[in-house]
Amino acid sequence: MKIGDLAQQTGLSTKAIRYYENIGVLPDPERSSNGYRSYDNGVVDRIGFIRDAQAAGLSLTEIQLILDLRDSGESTCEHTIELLESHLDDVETQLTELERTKDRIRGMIVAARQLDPTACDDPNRCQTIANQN
Amino acid sequence: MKIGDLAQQTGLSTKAIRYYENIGVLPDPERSSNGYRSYDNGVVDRIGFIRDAQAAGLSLTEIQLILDLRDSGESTCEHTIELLESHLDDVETQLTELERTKDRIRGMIVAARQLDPTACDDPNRCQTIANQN
DNA sequence: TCACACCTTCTAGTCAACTGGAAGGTTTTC
DNA sequence: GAAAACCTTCCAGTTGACTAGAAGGTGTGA
Repeated sequence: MKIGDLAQQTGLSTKAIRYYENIGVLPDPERSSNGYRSYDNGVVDRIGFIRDAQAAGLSLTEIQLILDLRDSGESTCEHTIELLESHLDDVETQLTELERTKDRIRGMIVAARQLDPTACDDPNRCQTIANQN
Repeated sequence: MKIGDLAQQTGLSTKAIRYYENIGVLPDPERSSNGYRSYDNGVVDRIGFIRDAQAAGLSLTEIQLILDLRDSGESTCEHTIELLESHLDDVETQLTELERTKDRIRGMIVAARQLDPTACDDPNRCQTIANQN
């Protein structure tokens, strides 16, 4: 299986595949006699894993951590769970942050609506955002 | 007021101030005879505006849009409100996305916990993440 | 045999919002 | 009068996950 076939099967670009190899989330593949990369089917699953983990918001660096452990044959479950839980915390923090941001924007919109529209020509009046905090 | 004073008053770095000037969210300031930037108090408010808008998740590019309108003396309220509402939509989309991500991670953790820990030595078994979608 | 699609490596660019550092001029303080 | 603490410009680097392009080699169908 050449890189183009793998790209087609996985939906990645060939560029992306080489990039993944470069940063180490994909292992160095076999080479045919002409130097072309030659993949077996296992790598399709691995890329599936990577994509799923990415969809869950894990960075390639984090994914690499899990994969490295797995590759070295260690028991990865606890590590994986730890990593996932720590990531869950991050996501929850982000959610809280984002909720706060939403409230802030809502407040700004309300404030902007309450302003006298005719006063908006005065640049010092239309402080829609500046009046918030 | 020199750039260092302004930096201290606003909590920005002098680098950041020059950067803001560079990209246009801060106007080119007066210069003293020695070439040093010389600011008046108005710019403190402007930076406050910028920081508040940033805290609401607006990008410097979006902020510049608002400020440009304001600087040109146009009525900016509607534009500002439009921008804010569109940004609110973005934030809500992000929130939904993030909630989905959270669920995904939760699912992974549950799946990982249900695996037989002794089976984790088999790299093909500990598919914690790959089994999700 | 030739056109065209594929493959190779390597370098550089993208986005955002800055930060760091070099190389030099100025001002203030001891 | 010298050191330290400012200021100036300009260029390069950061992070993450790629993408774009150059310059060249290879494989395949007509």
